[in-house]
Amino acid sequence: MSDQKGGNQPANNNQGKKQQKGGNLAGGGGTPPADDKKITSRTADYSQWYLDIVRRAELADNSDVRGCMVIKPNGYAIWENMQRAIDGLFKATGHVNAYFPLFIPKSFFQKEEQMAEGFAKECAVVTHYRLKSTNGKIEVDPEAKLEEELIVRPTSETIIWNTYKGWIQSYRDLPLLINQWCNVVRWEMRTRLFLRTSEFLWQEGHTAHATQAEAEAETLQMVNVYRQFAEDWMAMPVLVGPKSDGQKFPGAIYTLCIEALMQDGKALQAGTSHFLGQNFSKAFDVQFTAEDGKREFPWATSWGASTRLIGGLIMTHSDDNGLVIPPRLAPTHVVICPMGRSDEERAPCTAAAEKLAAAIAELPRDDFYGYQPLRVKIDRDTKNSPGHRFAEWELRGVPVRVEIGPKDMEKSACVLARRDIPGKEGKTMGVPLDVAPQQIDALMREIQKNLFDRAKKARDATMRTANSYDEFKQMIEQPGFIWAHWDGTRATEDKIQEETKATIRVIPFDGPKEAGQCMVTGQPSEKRVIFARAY
RNA sequence: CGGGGCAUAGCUCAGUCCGGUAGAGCGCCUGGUUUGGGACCAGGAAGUCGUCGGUUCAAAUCCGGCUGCCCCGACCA
Repeated sequence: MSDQKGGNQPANNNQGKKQQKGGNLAGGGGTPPADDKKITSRTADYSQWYLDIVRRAELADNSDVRGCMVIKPNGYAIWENMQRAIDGLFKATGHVNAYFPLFIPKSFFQKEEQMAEGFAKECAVVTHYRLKSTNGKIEVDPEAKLEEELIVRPTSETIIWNTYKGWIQSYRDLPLLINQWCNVVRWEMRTRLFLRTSEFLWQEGHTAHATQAEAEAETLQMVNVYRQFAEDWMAMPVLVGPKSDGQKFPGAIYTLCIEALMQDGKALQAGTSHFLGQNFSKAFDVQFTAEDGKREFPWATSWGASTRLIGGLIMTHSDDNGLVIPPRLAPTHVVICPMGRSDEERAPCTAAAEKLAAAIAELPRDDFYGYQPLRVKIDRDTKNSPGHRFAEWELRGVPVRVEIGPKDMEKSACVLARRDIPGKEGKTMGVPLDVAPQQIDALMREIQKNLFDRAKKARDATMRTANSYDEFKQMIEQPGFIWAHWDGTRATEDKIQEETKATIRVIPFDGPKEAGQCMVTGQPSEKRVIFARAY
């Protein structure tokens, strides 16, 4: 569909009152981009580059609430596309959505000890339920103290297992395969837009099974769902496998994860799937009667992925010209820019743009597009120069831009520009208008694949093998993933983290089976694990 | 929670040392000229200088309290 509102153009719409100062310019000390039309380059300052993209592509703002972000329409549209894809994968594996309360009574929290400990330091707590106005000043009414404090959910295992107690009586009630889309709060000391905020959006799946084997199969299945989403939609290669005990979820027997590598060589945990054993069913005394009539505790899993994925998306593909979004997640697939020096020159270009937009919307809807029509916009800006408009659409990461100017009209042709190859190098001139829709369709698939291949190549190029701790210490100063032997103990992991700031990111399933000795203690090790510095 | 920095127009900042009519660039609005890689001219709108108090004839500026935000560190999806 072409956009309804004419004259719509990539302009800043900074409304609102006082945004906090110095947000993207590193407080007082930072250096603003030399040319404020351009964003900071990745080599100059990677985290400033990231902030510039988030701000200039209008994905999100810092809000006036500490640690919390405002996700703007451009950013939220990406999240909606992510949700649609992930939710589809959940449904295809038999899961259903439900919703559980935001507030969790403190006593629930206490029931599972490890989890309570794991999250204790970052919980928001509701203590009162009323305000009162004294001399025009609003204050908490001390009379309205809650008998039992409520925790704002950092994750929902406790409230959900408390609920499951009422839902599970018989083996016939199992498996219970439930997911919820919601917000959670983890009171973070330091936040970064999308990557770590005090409140974030996510989904959390919570399943209950009659047997351990079934629950473990579910845990594995769901991490593979995340892998599929990361690779096929986000075009983001990931390593898959268990976390070390030191890195697992509090309350889990083990945690499986997908682990991605960002362009700056830091790792990002992008999704986790936990095998919870009977920890929660026992904590909440959930039992069912098995086929043989015996009372048993069900086996649990939980799994989650959050708006952090948007940060991962940005840091996997984007470049110094701005955001790059893989076609399958792009809020806008194609933008068509009619040009011309005068209304007379422009009119036929605009008409051709409209016709092309309609033709693109008629392309077959297949799985690649989630069975939706392609999302097409017409840029009717007449005020800004073409160069300005092109740069602005590149900044926003639209995968394909079509340019139609007077010279093209003479040949009934257009120019296709692909975002994964920025600037003039990514342009194909003289594409006949009547075959443009098919070419655009092909280009979408090619861009999607190219982004994945490119990201995988970049990641693989960082992968190294360390054979001694000294070697490791040197290697870790360079970005990327490092394979190394580790004795499997928490103590060694902690020591390595303390001395090098690197953590065990994942013990990949498909890593080479190669016995050796721990690089620190010399104890035997079955296989190498992946170390990196992480977000 | 420690260490540092900052708070003046929508954004980025100057002005603060040395008190005296509130500034610039970008953006925005209007008109005109433009338009194939971030155009130009002219005009215009826009700020209780974070907040409370003190000093002073006079405070963005000096002094004190408070608040908020950013960066670095510890902690973390």
